[in-house]
Amino acid sequence: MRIGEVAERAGVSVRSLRYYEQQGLLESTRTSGGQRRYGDDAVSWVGLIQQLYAAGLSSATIRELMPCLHAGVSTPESRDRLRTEKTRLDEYISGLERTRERLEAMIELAEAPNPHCPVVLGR
Amino acid sequence: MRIGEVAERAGVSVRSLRYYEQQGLLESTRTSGGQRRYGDDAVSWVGLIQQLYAAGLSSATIRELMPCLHAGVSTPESRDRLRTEKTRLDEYISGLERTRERLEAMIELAEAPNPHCPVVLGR
DNA sequence: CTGGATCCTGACGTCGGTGTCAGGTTCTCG
DNA sequence: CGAGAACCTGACACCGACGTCAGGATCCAG
Repeated sequence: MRIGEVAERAGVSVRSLRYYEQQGLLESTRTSGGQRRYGDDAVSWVGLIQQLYAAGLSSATIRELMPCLHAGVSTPESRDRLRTEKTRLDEYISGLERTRERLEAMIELAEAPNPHCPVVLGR
Repeated sequence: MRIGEVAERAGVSVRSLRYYEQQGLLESTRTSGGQRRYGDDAVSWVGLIQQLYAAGLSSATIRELMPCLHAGVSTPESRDRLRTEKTRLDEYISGLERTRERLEAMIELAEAPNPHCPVVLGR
């Protein structure tokens, strides 16, 4: 598959795919002329990368995990990394859920006829 | 309260407080010499701002909501904004929860003795 | 074999929240 | 009143994922 097709199917830009490769997150073979060719699983890999980005992992962290993800090679370090990131994500989600509750409270107050809105006290 | 004290209590930098004011998110009075003075509720406001930042709202969005949050003045627009942001946050949290499940699956695979780890297929 | 579509590298730009530095003013305590 | 701590504005730097442009090479259908 050529890079443009991967980009379209995965819903990302060509630029991003080159960036992922530069960061060591995505592999490709090259034609004799130097153009990238991808296997069918590339689209799924890109999806995973995007998902991990969205969860706040950095390129460097994802790269450290790639051997584990890619070949099932897990070291004590990679397992630690995984657990650390999961813990971080857990806490992050918890915080967001508190924010969501707060947003809900704000909506209720905003929709109530009562004009008093001491949002800031509800810390 | 002086700016340094607010910063310390709220756990943010002085720079950030000045930035929030520049963005119209945080009010202060000024001494005759031009230094900022804050009320006791400033710390709570900063907490709210940080929380909304963490939930992915931009300065501009938070600013639009300030009249509602601050004085309980809610317009149809601000209610729309609130609902839009809550919906966005809901979807974002849902995505993160899927990522969390995936991370959990990855951890299980990494800790299993079975070296086969087709993470990417579990899309 | 050719021309238009696609791809290549390298480089600089962007955005948003914040760090940091310079050079100067204000506050507060003894 | 003096000195040191705290504050002021303005400006530039940074990070990370990606946009965008230039100038050129490659690919493939006809």
